[in-house]
Amino acid sequence: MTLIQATKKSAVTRQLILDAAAKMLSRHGYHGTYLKDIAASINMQAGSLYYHFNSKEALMQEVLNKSIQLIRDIVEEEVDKLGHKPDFVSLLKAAIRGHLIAILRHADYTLASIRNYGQIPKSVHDFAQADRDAYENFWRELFEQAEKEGVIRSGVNTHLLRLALFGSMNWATIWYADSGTSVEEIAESQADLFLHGCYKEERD
Amino acid sequence: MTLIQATKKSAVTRQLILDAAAKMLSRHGYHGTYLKDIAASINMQAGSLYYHFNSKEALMQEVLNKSIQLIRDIVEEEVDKLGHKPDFVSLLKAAIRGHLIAILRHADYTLASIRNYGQIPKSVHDFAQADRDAYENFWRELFEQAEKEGVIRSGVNTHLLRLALFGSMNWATIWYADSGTSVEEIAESQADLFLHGCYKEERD
DNA sequence: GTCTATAAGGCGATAGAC
DNA sequence: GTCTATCGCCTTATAGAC
Repeated sequence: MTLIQATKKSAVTRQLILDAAAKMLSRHGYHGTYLKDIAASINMQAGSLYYHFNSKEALMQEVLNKSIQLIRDIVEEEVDKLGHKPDFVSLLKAAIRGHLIAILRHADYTLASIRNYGQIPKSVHDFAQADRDAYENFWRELFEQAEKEGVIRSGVNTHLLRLALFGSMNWATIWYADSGTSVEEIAESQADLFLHGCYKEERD
Repeated sequence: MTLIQATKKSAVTRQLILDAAAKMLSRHGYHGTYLKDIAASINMQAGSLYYHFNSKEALMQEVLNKSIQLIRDIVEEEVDKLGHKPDFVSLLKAAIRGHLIAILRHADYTLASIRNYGQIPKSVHDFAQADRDAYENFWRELFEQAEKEGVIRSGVNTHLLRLALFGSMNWATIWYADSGTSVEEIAESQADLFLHGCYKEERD
């Protein structure tokens, strides 16, 4: 067996462990996730994990890190499809679609992150904080730009708007699997709601 | 010491334990919450908790149960203030305000419930399922009634609307404490957003 | 009602064989 | 790379003193 093959096998196993850890973490929480169970789900022994990771904390750190990176990559991809200088409505729709695709397609990672945020040792999620801040800034700037362009209704607090939208999107990880609704449908619906609301306006 | 006083003391201690448990549970999750720590936070020993509760599961069950009951009571209170046959906009605003007051004022209980839903032994949260269903029905009927009255914009899926609104509201438990925003302000903002959206419509 | 002491079991982590 | 074996620690829960 060559060195390259050996390295490859190690990398594959690493990913298997990360995926298994994300799944367990999303279902049972940090303290309810046992290395024995992670290992068992991929037919390994608990002790063997230590060949790939230095500690349980280090493993969790990588899961949370991958979680935020998956989201950023997919949102960027969706937004890039729009080309140069997209209008606000197109941009918002693409960003919402990207965020939802990311968190619902990789629900194990997202739920691992959401459910365990603040319940994992501080050092662990501090590690990914810079990435989270950068992603948050993308959304902040999206709405700031829209305000400058004058397409935001007066009286709307874009800070609270962003938090409300994040809540709607992220909450979908909780009910999506049982809903039978498609990601596209949810994205379309949420974009429409946050743009135009649910109320039939009386035009005067 | 009379019997009444003794009973009173027991009831007071029970509440102290429940509050302490909710706080620990919201911060560390079910498996990361240790009876020793709950007890220590109210200057007791772990073994003493068993005078008040039969097991850790029984204690958690009561916390989750109290969580949903707190919300239902406060929402009902806010809605009742409106009197007979309120219009949709007033009703929605009151319900949103009630829900937010409840989950933010009793954030320990709400976060304990949200963060641990699905990560606690099934038997524990099955116990409160009927209460949760009843509360969900209140919101379902609120939007169904609005549709019948014809005040919902055509094309809006009220099922997805309800889930989006729940997401926005419940997510606030995560950022509220650090935000410096008042509950009233958040309620006003979310009601306005879900009714009218953020986009400045071009009227033709 | 609360304490101390302890039983029974499970966890993360390490060492060394293979 | 993965296994087996094991150490030390900490958990829930119980028993009995006070």
